[in-house]
Amino acid sequence: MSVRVRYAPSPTGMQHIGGVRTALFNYFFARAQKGSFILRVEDTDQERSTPEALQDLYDTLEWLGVEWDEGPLVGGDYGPYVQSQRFELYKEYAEKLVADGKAYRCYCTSERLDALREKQTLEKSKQQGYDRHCRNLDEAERSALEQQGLASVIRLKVPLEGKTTFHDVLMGDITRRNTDVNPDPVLLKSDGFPTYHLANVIDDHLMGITHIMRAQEWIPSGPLHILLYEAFGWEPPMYCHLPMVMGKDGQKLSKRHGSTSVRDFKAKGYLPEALINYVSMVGWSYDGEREFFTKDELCEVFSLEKINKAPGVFDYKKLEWYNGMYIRQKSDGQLTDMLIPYLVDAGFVSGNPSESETAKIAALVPIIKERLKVLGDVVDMARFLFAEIEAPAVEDLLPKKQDIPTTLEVLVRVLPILRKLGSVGDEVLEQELADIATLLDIKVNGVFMPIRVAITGSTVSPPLLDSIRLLGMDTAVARLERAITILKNEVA
RNA sequence: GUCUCCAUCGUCUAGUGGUUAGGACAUCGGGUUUUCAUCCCGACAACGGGGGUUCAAUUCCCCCUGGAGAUGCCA
Repeated sequence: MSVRVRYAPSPTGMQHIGGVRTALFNYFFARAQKGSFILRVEDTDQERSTPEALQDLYDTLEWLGVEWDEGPLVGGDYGPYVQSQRFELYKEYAEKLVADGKAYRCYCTSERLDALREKQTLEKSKQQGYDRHCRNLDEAERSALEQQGLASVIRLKVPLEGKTTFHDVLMGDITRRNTDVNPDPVLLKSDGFPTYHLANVIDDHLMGITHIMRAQEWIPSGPLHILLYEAFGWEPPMYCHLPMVMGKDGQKLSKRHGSTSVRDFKAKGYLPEALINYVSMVGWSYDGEREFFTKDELCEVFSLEKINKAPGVFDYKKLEWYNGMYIRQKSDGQLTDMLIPYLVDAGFVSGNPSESETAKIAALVPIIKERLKVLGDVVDMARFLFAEIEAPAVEDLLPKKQDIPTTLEVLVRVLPILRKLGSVGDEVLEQELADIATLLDIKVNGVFMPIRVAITGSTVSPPLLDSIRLLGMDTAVARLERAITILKNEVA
């Protein structure tokens, strides 16, 4: 039988690292097994589901290059793939369970349930959760409540004794006493929508899902799902619970750990290749040595056995490292195209860059390429080229252990030399600049640094002569003269 | 509280009943270099604790501890 797996997110927020990791593992597994990868939208929470979140799901998967074989937008033989469009289906199956005596109607109000829960926590009651109040209503009581027109939900009759076991590919057998399973969870809500448990089981069965790969946070509801399969008389699929992705503090990764939405990573200038590669190495590894994989390679070599059981901490630093590596793999032309939007955003170039602007950026790319961790870094690195810089402070112009008069003399001597830029080779200029250092008995850095600060406004910049060339001689000279004036005022 | 899962350097991980416990990121040194970055070289750094089983346990079993997750008309 061919493998069928699914990624089934609920569109209640932006796609985040954890979700994407689950999507990726399902996708890789499907491809490696020559099976099908199905996308299903679990929008049964009418309160929290939003069109924006749904769009973000599509955008994210598209950006990552993850294509689904069946699902919304592409269709398939088991549709519809959006749960809100399967509304009637769940109702029928829930009713069937009631008719079979496997489930029952519950008329308890949320007020009563809230009070109950509060009381239980307060009393530290051994019994936590629903008290099965409506489970044993007799016909008379039931019809009386119906007469009142009370809204009802449908709850599963969880067996009062026995144990339920499910098998996990990674974890082995996991067993829970039925008394420890949720006491009669809601299957069908009062608005007629199914809960996750119901919809998930029905759809996985109807869609012929063979393997369920989902985060470990679902382990506790594994037995409950088995109970549901049993109630319907269906064969459960294989389970494979994926280790969770944690923040630095060891807690489930969330917004307070920084950006977690894929959309944020994209905006900052992370490459999909890097994100895919890094995220895949959290909770999975090939052999512990090899660490660079393209998406296609992962589609080849991915296997369940290599998945780790322990949760992993998301390391932003390592992602950055991967990203830098992938940036450096790009050709200058590709990188130029990728960088332009950031410069446009910063207001450095026009929305539709002119030929000269594009040429300037193209010349900039090779000298900043190996300095970029994320594409967005280009903004700070290129600022001196596209924007006015503040007049540098005196102390910034002075290299370590170098006084004002010396530095002033350096800059004065430098000016005529730099004017020759372009008419003589860079090596010649570099030699002449170094000669100044020898002459004044200072370090070479004592010559280069003040020029750098005068021209770029920073002690950190791309190589000096390249920077000046890009800036243009007029601006460079003006900035140098301004620095000279600043120093002169100090001496006077 | 109860239930379930997990446990190798700071982090991601490889690994085996007998290994100098390997790699990567990070960190720290050094080299290249006009700064930064890249690149190269090097260093630091781990089997949570206690019992077993065994000639031998990081590896197999049990307990403890620690961490996480679940306990909703959210998924």
